Amino acid sequence: MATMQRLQTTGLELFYAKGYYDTSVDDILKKLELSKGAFYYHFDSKEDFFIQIIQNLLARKIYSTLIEPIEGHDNPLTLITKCFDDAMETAVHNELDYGCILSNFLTEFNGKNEVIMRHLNEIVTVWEVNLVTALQKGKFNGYLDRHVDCEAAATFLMSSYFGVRTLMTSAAPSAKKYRFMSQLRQYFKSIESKVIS
Amino acid sequence: MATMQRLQTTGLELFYAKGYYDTSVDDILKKLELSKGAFYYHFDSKEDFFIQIIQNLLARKIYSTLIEPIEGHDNPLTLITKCFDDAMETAVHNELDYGCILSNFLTEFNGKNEVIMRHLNEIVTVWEVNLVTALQKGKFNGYLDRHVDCEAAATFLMSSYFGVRTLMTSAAPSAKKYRFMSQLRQYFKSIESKVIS
DNA sequence: GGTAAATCCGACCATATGGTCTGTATATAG
DNA sequence: CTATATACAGACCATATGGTCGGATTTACC
Repeated sequence: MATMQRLQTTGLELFYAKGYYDTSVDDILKKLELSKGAFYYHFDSKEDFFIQIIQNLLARKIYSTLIEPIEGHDNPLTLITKCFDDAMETAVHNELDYGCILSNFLTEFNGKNEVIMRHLNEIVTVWEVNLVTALQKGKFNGYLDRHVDCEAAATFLMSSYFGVRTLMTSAAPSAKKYRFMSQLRQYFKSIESKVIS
Repeated sequence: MATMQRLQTTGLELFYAKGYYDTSVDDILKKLELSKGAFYYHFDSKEDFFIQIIQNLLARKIYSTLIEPIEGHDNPLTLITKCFDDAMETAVHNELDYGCILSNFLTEFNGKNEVIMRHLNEIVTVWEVNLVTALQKGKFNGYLDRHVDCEAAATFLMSSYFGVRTLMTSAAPSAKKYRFMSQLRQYFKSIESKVIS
């Protein structure tokens, strides 16, 4: 793999595990047995490096795990349930889970780096838009009750997912997942179509 | 106010705003016009300093905003609704909101500092226990449906609150709050007692 | 093979950080 | 009045960090 790719991949790994500010460029270079010269040949600065990681790796990761799985013409509540379940199951099986990567970075950069925040918020917006669209389509197709506020539901879903991923890192991730999913289904039952088919 | 108190208060402010690792001891001392001598006379290290802040300030803050308001014999769903509403309203009116302070620190220290994580998780546990207790009492008093899994509901509530506070920092906090609260009520309606009184 | 561009090395620099240590002013007690 | 503990000042230190720079090495191309 090309050096630039390796740097970004390892960079994301370490930034996710230790945070941006607590991960030095040297940490990344040491792990890859590369030198300062290699890094600053490919990237202007640590910030530039991270922004490229966001666009090249993080955005795709979020898309493939949280957005793409909910696209389709099936019941969005079913799709979202499976999507969250899968994402959380991956986290459970991960030896060292550090929570939702997007949520973590949002927390870390909030109020500290506006440029990076803009890039992160863009991903959040994409996720939100896709969730709202999926829910609206579901409403149109008769899966959701016609009184459901899709924007509100999307906000609620994003919130709960961000939060549970944070909570899962503390203790008993598997139990947390199970409990969360049971109440998510409870919530979904309350917004699904009331028409007896 | 005594120097030790001022250090802790200002320390928490800055740690909350900029994060623990991105806030230097000098930052705090500069803001208070104090010297290194003053700091290391009162505290053994930066870590010891932070742990004392957790116990003296953070724990009380969480207790007064998230735990104490839900104690009582009224409908816990009503109490929790008002509690979350108040907490989020405070955040909305706060010029610079950085999310839920407890959630932020959990994210920052996860996988990095086990000692601090233990202290933070203790606070989380206290919150969880109180939530579960309040819900169980509510079930006993006929406010909640008797099939409700109170542990699961507590996990769901904590998750959603952590998450929405993170989301609120990104954009349109007031709208996010409104949307979140509407769906929280929706969820609560689905777990409240079905008995027609 | 020669040349030039691309890629990488690693010494070096300015600055920042957590922490130490000596000194000093004030207060309190005998 | 003296002595001792408290409370703070600030110079100092070892280390770490982001970033620079001249040079070496490899690759691509004619």
